[in-house]
Amino acid sequence: MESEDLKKLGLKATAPRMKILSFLETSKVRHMSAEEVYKALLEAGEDIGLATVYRVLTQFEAAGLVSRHHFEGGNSVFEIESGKHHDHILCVKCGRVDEFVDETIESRQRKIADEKGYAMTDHALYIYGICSSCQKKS
Amino acid sequence: MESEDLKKLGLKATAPRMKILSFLETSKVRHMSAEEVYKALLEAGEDIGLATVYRVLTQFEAAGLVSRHHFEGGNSVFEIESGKHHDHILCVKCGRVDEFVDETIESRQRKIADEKGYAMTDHALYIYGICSSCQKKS
DNA sequence: TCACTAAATGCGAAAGATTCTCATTCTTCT
DNA sequence: AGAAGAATGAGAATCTTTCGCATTTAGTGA
Ligand SMILES: [Mn+2]
Ligand SMILES: [Mn+2]
Ligand SMILES: [Zn+2]
Ligand SMILES: [Zn+2]
Repeated sequence: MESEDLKKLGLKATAPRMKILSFLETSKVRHMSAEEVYKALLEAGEDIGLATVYRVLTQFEAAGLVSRHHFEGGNSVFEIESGKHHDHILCVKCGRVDEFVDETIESRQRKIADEKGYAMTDHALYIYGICSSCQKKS
Repeated sequence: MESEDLKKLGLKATAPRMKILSFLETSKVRHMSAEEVYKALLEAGEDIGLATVYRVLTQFEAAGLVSRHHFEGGNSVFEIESGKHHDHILCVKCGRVDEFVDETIESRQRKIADEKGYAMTDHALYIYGICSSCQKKS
């Protein structure tokens, strides 16, 4: 019963929230815009408004259930929180997204924040390029 | 005569372009949104439309004269190209922006792209935190 | 210097993403 | 089951950026 999970976070276990959460947990695609989540739920026969999708994703973000990314291209992209921090490398041709962790980069970032006198709260690293399969095509 | 600079880039030396370019070159603030550039020019008595500011900044970006960043908060931020690649660390309280270069991070990024099979085209690294002066206030 | 042509500009309309408003519908608690 | 407050859905509103088009301007050659 995952409705308890939501309650622990101070969120009422409403149908839209449960549907969105379980959709994110089971989707094969990890990184999705609010619009994509909305459309996927529509096609699955769920009747949840776009505004609700935005609201719920924002609440989930505040609760630490999902994280939000600002990839190039304007709109926010969400993914269910895996617990492990990671950064992203994206294909500018096909939109493919891969994840990576690099402890050297992480510690360098902490060092830079320190040197500049900042108390670091967050960071975002996006590498853009052409993935191997798109390289073959061109 | 900087109008020659624009012509070399294949851009007609129009009044709006010259005004925007010299404003960017002389502004004490390095990182500005299109709206901010537009308003600053208005206050300086220049009569340039917002659409033109957007168009010109986009053209300057294509010509390599300015670079565009997507800091958190939705809108694009522009800065005049300094020639030296650098990344950014931003204060989430006051909006202050500092720049840095870290060759270790740069080479690690190239390595990651390589390992993942990507032909890297670009990358963006943003560190967010609270700057020293904002830390004192709270 | 003058005139021509293509390119650039300004304005308002339009588009895309996200948030807001508010009447209606649920959840939770008793 | 009933009450009170929170959440939802639909569309309006907002914000940023781009478009469309009539008008102006820069660049070129006579
Ligand atoms: Mn991810
Ligand atoms: Mn910069
Ligand atoms: Zn690709
Ligand atoms: Zn600050």
